Amino acid sequence: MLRTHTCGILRTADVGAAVTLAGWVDTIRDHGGVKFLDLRDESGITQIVFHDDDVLRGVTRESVVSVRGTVRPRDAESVNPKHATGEVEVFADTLEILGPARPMLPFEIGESTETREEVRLKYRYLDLRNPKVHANIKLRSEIIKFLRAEMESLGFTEYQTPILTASSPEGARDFLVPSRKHAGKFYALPQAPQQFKQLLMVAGFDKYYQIAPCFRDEDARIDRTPGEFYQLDLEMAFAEQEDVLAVAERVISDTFARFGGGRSVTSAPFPRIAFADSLLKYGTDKPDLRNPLVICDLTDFFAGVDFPIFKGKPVRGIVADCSGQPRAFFADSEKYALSIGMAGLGYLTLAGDAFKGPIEKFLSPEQKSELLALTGLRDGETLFFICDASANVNRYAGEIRTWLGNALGIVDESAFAFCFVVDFPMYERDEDTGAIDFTHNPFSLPQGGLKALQTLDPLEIRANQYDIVCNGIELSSGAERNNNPEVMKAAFAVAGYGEDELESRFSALYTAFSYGAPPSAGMAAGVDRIIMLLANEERIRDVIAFPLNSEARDLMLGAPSEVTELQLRDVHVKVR
RNA sequence: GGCCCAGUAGUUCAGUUGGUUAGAACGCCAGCCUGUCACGCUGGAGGUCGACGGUUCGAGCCCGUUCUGGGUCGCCA
Repeated sequence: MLRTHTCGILRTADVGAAVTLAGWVDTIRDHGGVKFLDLRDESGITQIVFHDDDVLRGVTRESVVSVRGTVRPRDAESVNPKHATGEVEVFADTLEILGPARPMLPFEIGESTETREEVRLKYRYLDLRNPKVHANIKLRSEIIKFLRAEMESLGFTEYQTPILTASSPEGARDFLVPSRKHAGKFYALPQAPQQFKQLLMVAGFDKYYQIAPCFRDEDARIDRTPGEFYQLDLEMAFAEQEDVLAVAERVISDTFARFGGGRSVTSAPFPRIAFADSLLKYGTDKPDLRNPLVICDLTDFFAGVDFPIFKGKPVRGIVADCSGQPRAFFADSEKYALSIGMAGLGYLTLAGDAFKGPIEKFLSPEQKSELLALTGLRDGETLFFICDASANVNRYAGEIRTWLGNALGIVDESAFAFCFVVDFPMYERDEDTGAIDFTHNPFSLPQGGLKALQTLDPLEIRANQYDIVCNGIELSSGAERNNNPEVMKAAFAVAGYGEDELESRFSALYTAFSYGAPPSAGMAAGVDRIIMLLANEERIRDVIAFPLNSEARDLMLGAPSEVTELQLRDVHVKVR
């Protein structure tokens, strides 16, 4: 038998038992006449004692060994409270090396997270021995298991959809797979199972979900893996926005309560924030609600103030309690404003019933009391002014809000703050070409349906489309689907696509919808990001067993790699 | 594709104004040690300073090119 027990399980109740343990050599402490070996596996560490001088000769750290011996109690003063097995040790009879390790490791296992990522990823199997890194991957598995159980308990069924599929003209760059049997033709890896899940709805499957691999050939970010990632993808027939949000609230809050390590979780119902309100109040469509600061609109107010710098431009205000801050705080805030491209950062402080600040002299007494009413500014608080072109003002206000929240230390780091951002615009204007195009998903249902498409300014049309945001990170997005071919035609027409184009680009879906499609709604949540938040990691690669690096390379296996001339000929590909 | 940052021992880093033989810690090797638990002590090995080119009497250090890695903008319906 290779082992009778794992390395984390022996207790005083086992004293006297003859045991065989197997695992990795964590450390060896050689005291001459007595030697200690910490044996490690996934379950923990057990101390092994040797009195024989020769048994450990040639045994290196991180080798895999099997040890036979007897469980002994430890003296009170030699108990090690750091390990669950610390009250006992194994007095060894024999040791067998099952898998020797080279004497020089590329890095210390326990310090692998301090090692540069290039080396970690090249020897990822060693990095993953680090209990901290190991725990993240185990946590990932636990979370995914939990998500599946939640979805099943809500009546959803998991279905697989193809990995080799057709290239889609919309969205991100596709990963292409050349066909051997069809010269010059290519499969694509799915960017998302979007079309398939809607086709499952047409096929009468009522509640679909999938822990779905998605592939997009786009560049990495610290919270975005290049190449591939997983989504908790779901779709419900005969469902509207609120039905999906109810499922999301349930699954997300259960998951974060279960794995959040005691951090507070927004209780359902999560706040619903309209896209336009979010831009105004938080300066972004991904608001971090841990930050209590809120932006207000002072554009109309300053239209009536004889202050040339703000006159006729959009102005935002943020009230923050900066009392007790040193003078350098305000200098730093201005420095930050300049560093992000703002022309400056004005502010007024209310002291008693007097305003202090350079803008004060431009305000009449009536305007001052109007400003108090508008902003809720109270004694001792400071009102910051953000003014810029309309293309920038919200973003700048959002960045100042974030800076103030962090600098004042008023962001609740122990919270998971959720909200739904709803009412996304259906269309946007391309800054370069001036053309109208879909903001997000072309299959979303426009609010107001056909009539809105025919009568409203396209930029005014909103979609029943929604995001889940947690701590300023977009966790998922979803929408009510447009299941009506006539409305679909009209929606594509607004973006300048003719019926022929719709039919050629999304032929299957368009045709399927003409054979009886139920109304449906769904969403897709980023599994890797959920795990990243719950594991309290800043980098998404820390919650993936074998991630590609930021340049989309696999440093361990060497992907992408060159292939043989024969392989290329098989798939009819010629490399330039 | 643009921009920013980094690259010195196996690892993490220091290296002054350009000046003798490039250092430290951990790891590794050898020796000593019967109760440690990140054991301790003594000694030792280990370097194409990412690469190429340039400036200079002299380059780890200055300049140029390039490679690798990290971040970011673009991109991510």
